[in-house]
Formats: sequence, C-alpha cells, structure tokens
Amino acid sequence: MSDSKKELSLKNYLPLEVENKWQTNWQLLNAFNADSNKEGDPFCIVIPPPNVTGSLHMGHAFNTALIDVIVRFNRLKGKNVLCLPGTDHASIAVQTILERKLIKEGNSRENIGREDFLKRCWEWKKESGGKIVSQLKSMGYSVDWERERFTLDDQLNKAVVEAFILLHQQNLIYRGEYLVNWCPSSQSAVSDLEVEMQEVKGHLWHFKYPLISQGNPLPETYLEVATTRPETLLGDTAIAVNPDDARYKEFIGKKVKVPFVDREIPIVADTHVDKNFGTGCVKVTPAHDPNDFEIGKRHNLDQINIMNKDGTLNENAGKFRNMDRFDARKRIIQDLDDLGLLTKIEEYSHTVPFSDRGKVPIEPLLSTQWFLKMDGIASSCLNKLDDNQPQFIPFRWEKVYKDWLININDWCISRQLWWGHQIPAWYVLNKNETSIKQDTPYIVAHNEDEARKLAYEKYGLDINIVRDKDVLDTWFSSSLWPFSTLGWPNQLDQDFQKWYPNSLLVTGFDIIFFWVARMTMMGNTFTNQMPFNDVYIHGLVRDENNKKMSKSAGNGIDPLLLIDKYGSDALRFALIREVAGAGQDIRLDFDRKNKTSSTVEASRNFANKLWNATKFTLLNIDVQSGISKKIFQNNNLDLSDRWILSRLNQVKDSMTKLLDLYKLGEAAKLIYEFAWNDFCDWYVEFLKPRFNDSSVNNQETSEIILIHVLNEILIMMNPFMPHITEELWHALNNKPSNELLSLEPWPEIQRQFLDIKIEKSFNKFFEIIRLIRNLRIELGLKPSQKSSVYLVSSNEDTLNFLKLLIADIKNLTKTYEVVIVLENDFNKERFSKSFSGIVGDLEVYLPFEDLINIDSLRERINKDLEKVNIEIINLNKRLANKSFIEKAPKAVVEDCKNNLKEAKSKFSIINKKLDML
RNA sequence: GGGCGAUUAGCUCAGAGGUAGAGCACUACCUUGACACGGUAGGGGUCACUGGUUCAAUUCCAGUAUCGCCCA
Repeated sequence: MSDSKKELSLKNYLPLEVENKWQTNWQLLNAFNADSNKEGDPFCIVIPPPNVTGSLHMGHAFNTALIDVIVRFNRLKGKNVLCLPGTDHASIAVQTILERKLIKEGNSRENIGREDFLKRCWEWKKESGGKIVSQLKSMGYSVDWERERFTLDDQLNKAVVEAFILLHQQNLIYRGEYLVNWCPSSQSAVSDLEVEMQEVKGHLWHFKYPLISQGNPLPETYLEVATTRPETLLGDTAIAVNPDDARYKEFIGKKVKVPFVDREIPIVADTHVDKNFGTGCVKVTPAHDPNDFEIGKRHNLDQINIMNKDGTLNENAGKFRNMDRFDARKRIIQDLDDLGLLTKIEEYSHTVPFSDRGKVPIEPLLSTQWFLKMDGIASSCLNKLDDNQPQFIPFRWEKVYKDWLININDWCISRQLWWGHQIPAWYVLNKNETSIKQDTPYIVAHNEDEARKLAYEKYGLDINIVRDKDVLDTWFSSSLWPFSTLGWPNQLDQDFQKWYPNSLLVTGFDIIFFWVARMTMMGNTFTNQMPFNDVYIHGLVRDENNKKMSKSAGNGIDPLLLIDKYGSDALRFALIREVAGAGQDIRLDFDRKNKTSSTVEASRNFANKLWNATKFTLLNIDVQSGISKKIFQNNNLDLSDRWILSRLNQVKDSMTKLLDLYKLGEAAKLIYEFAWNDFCDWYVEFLKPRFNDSSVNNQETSEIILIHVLNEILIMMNPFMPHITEELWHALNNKPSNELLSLEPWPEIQRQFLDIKIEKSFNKFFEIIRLIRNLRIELGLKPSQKSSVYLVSSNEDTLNFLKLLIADIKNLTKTYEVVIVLENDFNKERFSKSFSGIVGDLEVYLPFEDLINIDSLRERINKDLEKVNIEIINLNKRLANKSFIEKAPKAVVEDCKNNLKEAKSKFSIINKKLDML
C-alpha cells in the first residue's frame, strides 16, 4: 500500500486543515499572479474594493465566492487571467469611526490637527486592511496579491489628480454656492445618493404671520402657513401663494413680518405652490430647502443661512442662536404659542432625508462646493447602452442603470473631510488676504509647485496660494478603479494594454448608481470605452428572517464563524448554490442560538462525500502505479461504464455552458447531483463487487474510469470548492505540491461517449432496482435477509439488457437469485401470492414462502391500481380530444398513445393479480 | 405617484408550454470494508387569485391581492 493511500484512508475530512494547507501553498507558489505576457485571451476582473472600515461581512463573502468561481473557471479554460484585489479608503466611514474614537478619548480631530489625524487614519488602514486581506485569503480567493491596490496609493492618487485636472480642463468641474445635503454628524456635504429617505411620524405645525402695512402690523390680519420644520422660519425670505388662489390674490405683493427676527418679507405668487396642501400658503426659506431655493431664484429672494455646520443655529437666528436645531424647534413652537401665533398641530407622516452614514436628518445647507457636470457624460454612456455596452446580467438591471442616467443631477464631489484625496486646487490670494471667498480665483494643478508657477504666471508674484482643504468624494476615486489599478493615466502600461477594458464586473445591485454608473461614466470619459464588457449584478445576503443584514440591527452573520465551523469551501458552495439566475437576494439559513447553518452544513456534508469517494478509490486502487495516467480501452467497457461516461460528458457539456452564461447556482446544483447521485450512489456501487472479485477481467478499465470520472468531477468542482478538490486531486494523482489542479485545463467533452439510449435504459434499470428494494421493505425483509426475484416481460430487448446486469441486480438488491423470464414461460398462478410490481413493460415478482400479510399485499396492489387508473383516465381524455390529435406535435401524441398502451396493460396485469389473491 | 421583483412541499428555494423537483425537516428500517457529515425506502403540493391565448397553462399574456426593494 502506498503512502498517500494510507495517509488519506486513515484521515477524516478536516476542512480547516486542508484549507490552510492550500492557502499557504498557493501563496508560496504565487499561484494566481498574472503575467501580461502569458498566452491566452485576456480575462480581467478587478474586485469591488472593500472599505477599510473593520472587517468583512457576509455580503463580501458572497461577492467573493461569485467572482472567484468565475475567475477560476476562466483560468481553467486557459485564459490569461488577472483578478486584482484591493481596498477602498472610504473617507466618510473611516473618518466617522476615528472621530468617535477621539471623542471617547475626550479629544477631537481639530484638536490634534490634520497631520496627526491622517497618521491615525493610516494606522487604522493598516490594521483594518490587513484584517480584510487575511479574510479574503481565508475564502481561498485566487487573486494576484502582488497587484493589490489601495485607493490612496500613490499611483491611484496620481490617477485621481489627473482625472480631476482633465475634467476641469474640459470645463466639467465647477465650484459654486448651492444647496447641498449637509450631514451635521460628519459635518460634510454628501451626495444625493448618500441620502436615505425615511418615513417619519412628525407634525405639521400651523402658525400665523402678521400682515403689515408700511411697517406696521395690520390688526387681526394674518397669513397662515403649515410646516414640518418651524425653526426654518428664522430664515424665511418670502411667503408664496398660488397666483390662481382666490383666497390670497389680494395679498400678493404685500408683506408679512417674521416673528422673532422682525423681518419684513414679501408675499409672492408662484405656480408651484399647491393650493390644496396645508393652508395653500407656503413659507419660503431659500437657504434651507431645495424647493424654496428654486422659488427664491425665480423671485430674486435673499438667502439667509441660519445654521452652523454642526446643526446649531447661527447669529441670524437671533435669540435662538447656538441652540441645536431640534431644541430650537421646540422653543420656537412654544414661543409661537405664547405669542398666540400657533394655530394648529397636526399629526403628520412625511419623509425625511437621513444621512446614510451619520444616521441623522440631513440639513439642506447653502455652501460652496465642487460639482461635476453630468449631463454630457451621462448621455454619452446612454448612447453606448444602445449597443449593450456594458451588458447587464441579468438584463433587467439595465433599466435601473439607464433611468438613473436619464434623470441625473450634477455630482457634488467635495467633502469637508480630511481622509481622502485632497482636491488639487489652490486659491490665489493677495499677500494680505487670508480668507477664501466664493469668487476667489483658483488654480488646478498636479502639485503645489506647479500651482504656484501657474499662479505667478497669471497673477504676478505678489500672491499666496492656499490649497483647498476639502477631499473628494470616495466614489470619485472608486470610479477610476478599473483603470487606475492598471496603470492609468499611463495608457502604455502593460497591464492597461493587456487587461483594459476589464472583462467583467461583479457587484451588488445596491451600488449600481454609486459605483457601476460612475465607473462607466469615468471610463468612457477618459478611455472612450466602457471599463468592462459585462456587469454581473447579484443580490444581497439576507439573514434567516429575510432581513437585510446590518451593523445597526446587529443581525449580521460572521462569515469567519461559518468558515471555522464548516470550512470556506462549504460556505462558498452554500452561497453559490442559493443563487438562482442572478440578481436575486439569497437567504442564509442560520440558527442564532447554536450558531449553525443547515445550508452550509449540507455543503460541508457534500465535501465530505467527495472526500470519502476519493478515500474509497484510494483504498481500492494503487495510485502510485501510475494508473491515473493510463487510458481505458473503449472496447472493454461494461454497460455501467458506458452509462457513467455518457452522463459525465453530458454534465461536462452542461457545466461549461452554464458557467459561460454565469448560471453559477445551476452549475453548482448540477455537479452536486452528478457527483452524489450518479457517481457515488450508483457508479461506485456498481464497482464494489468488481473490485472484490479478482476474476473480473476488466478490473483495470474500471479503475481507470473511476479515477477519470473522479478527476473530472474534481476539476469541475474546483471553482466552487478550490481547497478540497486540490487536496483530493493531489492524493488521487500522486502530484507534487507545486503542480496545481487550479491551473489544469478544463475538461473537454468527448462526444463519442454521449449515449442517450443507454442513459434511458439505465433510468429504467434504476426504477427496477428501487421497486425491488421497495418490495423487500414492504415484505418486511431485513437487509441481511436474501431473497430471489423474478423479472418477467414479453419484451425480449428488455430481458436481454437485464441479463447483462444480473450480477449488479443481485448486488444492489441483496438477492441471491435473479430469474429473467419471458412472460409466456412464466406461470403466474404459482406466484399469485408473491409481492409484485410493474415498471413499464416489466413485472417484478418477489416470491415468499410464508406470506403473512395478505391484506398489506392487497392494499399495495389496490394502490397501484388506483394510480394506473387515474393515469388511464387522463390519457384517454387527452386522446379523445380531436384538436389535440391534430395540433399537438406528433411525438407528444405518440408518447401519449404509448403511455396509454402501457398503462392499460399494467391495469390488466394488476387486475389479474387481484383476482388471483 | 413611477418602476422592479416575489408568491410552488412544514421551512428555504429551483424549475419548465406536454403526468410537479432539490436541500433541510419529518417517518420507518439499517453501524454493510468509502462516507451516520452516511445508506435504503416513504409521507407531504388545487404551483396566491381571476380572466385570456393555446389542442394543452403551474409555466405565456392581462388584471387583482399580499409582501419586499428602488426612484420621486
């Protein structure tokens, strides 16, 4: 017995041991490092870089599993594959985490300063990034770790600066004062996409503005408004009514006085005011509401900002100054009531914008920001979409992408944060100037020296330059990811030349706008082509209650926990198996109390099954003899050999097609069924007696086929379960550790083995076996009790086929005698009290001397009779239908007729049997 | 308000114009020389509802209901 045989046959399957071994080995061999000079069609995926905000969650595990299956499949197919890993700096998220830490320490970022704060950020990045990388490795991710990137790497920073400069040159970037979504928690502007609308049960407060005439209040004359944000009245600069509203026509052009701040504001007419909402009278706060901002522009109204950046009120708020916005709201309501101006409080449900990150209500705030003009960029992408660039899988997500591009707004790209890519713009100030104003000129440049040089040229030497403090939206750098990682802006970089555009992007539907669309827009702008050909969109992983997993809900399921318990092969397979088509959410079964998952466990069991099938092989075959390299003789095949080879090639064909079409879940299910049902349950059982009988002359052929089929199962399983398949392949083929299954060629289909007829025959054979087993159980035979069986038919072909399988029937059904007889030679009377059943044109009899339970026999026969009877009724109904005979395909009608014939003969046989009882 | 998806076995989900499938759970039997992380057999479904197309609809189309998501 060889060493590997002993070694494996003694051990049980320990996932972690196997997985650690191969992860280490792949790392040592740099197994998945890409080489732009290698042969093969280029295939490239850049992974969605996880945020360095801590550690990975199940969504990452899912994304990783999907990508790695596709990547490994394409590698096996012989493509020149690059799968590039990396991480994202995630400005706002990371900054939030670190600021919270500082606050806990009783400190603040302003206190320690930008430089120290960034130092802390980098330390955090090192820790979190390292954790993430090790987690990705523990999934068995086959990426090129030498090409790992981080969005703040020098090279990527260069790309961001270059992109900014190019966009600015094309007049696509502008700076201006607009109403932006202000997050008072992170104290930064955020983009429209980072705002989440939430239904909130609030109030609609009604209160009155006194009308004034020549500076004096008119007695008892008021205009009533309704608002959900009463505190904003401090910034009101008008009241608007609909010009067609008869109630207020006479007031247009007059003035009211704003309480507390004593400002006189005009009553204006604007068609956008809804007569039927509230009182039909709207207060207008241009500096704090997007709609009011528009009204303000139309009527040339002042914009009065009443808010500080932290959400407290500023000096324009008069006596409410320095109060928090929500405290101020309460006070103002109270004070309005005291003044007798509050008229009504209504319960009112409305949607409030919340900051995605800060989890606090967004404050629309007037501030100076940088914007990217989107309409031209977006419409160019829309044009490419007409040619399916990129191709969405599943196709329906294209509509989501498209609609967003059509309704696009300009992108606010500046963030009042420190962690990120600082905007490469320098303000030009006179020597004695210190503050930057809205109209302060600026220079956009690659670096400070260049900026200074350009500024001197343009404005003379008597100036200072000051860099803009803000950083760019994280998604700005992410939008360059497919090419900044490949060397862009150096378009001559070998990686860029070889692997751009990327073949495929795999990501969740939740970031189609954030990321996919921004990448296509930037890719198209800078490289004049889509950054990837295909976009595979997947869903979210939901928890056992179908809830979205989230940190705040605390319902996340830690992938590492499941990996520790079942292995990453099992987790990967479980996640992939759940995928139907693509884009659908999947639910991960999880028992929170015991921390177990039945779906992952089932996948681990499958891995164990494969392990043991290999163990069986090694127990029976001396693999060190070099047998795995031998080729079997086609003329020496048993029926079961021909059957498994046909099935194998059928499966290979389907697997290739399914994986090419990204139908990963279906592929996983197919290989699972083939390996477990066809191979383990049937073929291995066929082999057992052959291996135990030295007189069998084609034993070597069986051995070769066993190894062959198992090897091909292993390679087809490899993309899904890379570790265990690697381990088993090595054991089975006696391979040195520097040769890898992961780098072997994907198996080719051998069409000469496809044999539909034999597969059909075997399906019938399996039915017969099941029937015999079933009869044995109904008879009450113990597994150890042997019986004899009679197979009776008028169809000689059937009988001849079965004659070739007598030994297998004996073995599979624990019978000591199999008698195969022509119906005419069979004395049914003699067997009238036998247990029997029918498969197609074949009757099966299990004679038993002391038949005890005649009732159970009758019951069984009656049950059969009823089944057949229903079948006959249905078939008759169909065949009696003239239109069916005329219009249905001939084959269907023929099938129907045959089935009826079979059913009728079954019926009469069963009836006869009943008679004889 | 607009759009998208879901509704199939107790649970989680596949599926396909021609007699309903898997995994888990359940029942019975079995520690047999690969595997109890296993084997064998079994029970369990008006495929949400209403119409339409069709020889034939659980499958295609339209509408309804319920649930979920996205956009405004």
